Amino acid sequence: MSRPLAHPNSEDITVAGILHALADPVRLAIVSELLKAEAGLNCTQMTDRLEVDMPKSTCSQHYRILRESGLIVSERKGVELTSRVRLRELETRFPGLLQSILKAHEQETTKTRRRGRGG
Amino acid sequence: MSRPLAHPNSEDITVAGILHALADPVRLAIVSELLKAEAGLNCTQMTDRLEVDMPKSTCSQHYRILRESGLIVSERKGVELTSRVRLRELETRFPGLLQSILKAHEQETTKTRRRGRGG
DNA sequence: TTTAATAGTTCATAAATACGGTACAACAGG
DNA sequence: CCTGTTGTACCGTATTTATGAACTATTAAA
Repeated sequence: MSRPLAHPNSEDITVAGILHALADPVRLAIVSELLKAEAGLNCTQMTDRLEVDMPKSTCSQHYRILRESGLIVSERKGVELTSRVRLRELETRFPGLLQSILKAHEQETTKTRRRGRGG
Repeated sequence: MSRPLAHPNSEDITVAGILHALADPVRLAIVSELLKAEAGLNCTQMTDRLEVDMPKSTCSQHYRILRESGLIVSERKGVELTSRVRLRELETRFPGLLQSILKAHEQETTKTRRRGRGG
């Protein structure tokens, strides 16, 4: 698979697709992490960062859903597949959407952390 | 048996829950319609407005998911169950979130309907 | 080239979830 | 009581999701 990774065009990105992709807590966390790492992260790095016991196949599926929803773009770098958020395109297509969702997620995370998840 | 319709407290509303609820096109449309009707709408009215052939049980299920996610509040009025969006609470809990999602939804809907401009 | 190691995808299957039909409950009017 | 209206509960079917095993793709070493 040298490259046929399916990335939708900006115009084909849908709200429902984005919401569905981000409706999963793990995927929401993935996108949140990706935003902190501008260089992008591959599955292995992501699994490590999230500190969850996630099988490779599951991470791959999550990435695929995020990719097909148009949220991330994946690029092969040697053996690895580095992904990052399609920030500019998303902002152009649906201004403020991703920002609001991630902001809300951070709020939520912050509140949760205060009760014993010091990390 | 008047069941005490389960409404989560503001603090228990989650981003993932909201996104999951709104990830369904029908539910997104329902919320969009509810926002236009401040007095609230019951299932029958909603089915009529959306002009979709939706069974009662399906509409009821959609309402339940929206209710349990904290997006709407349902109130008994005789035989009917009128629901409306928990606008203020949602705005307090996750400022701008619902607004952005609905705005994106409107953009998408508008774009789909026409191809350039006009009305 | 072969062999090994690393990173990720695809397949098969089981579990979870959603949709919609049917039966039923709650209320209003008679 | 009965009848009509509105919504819910339950269940069968269909779709979706999670994940281990096997497979592909790339790099390195010999």
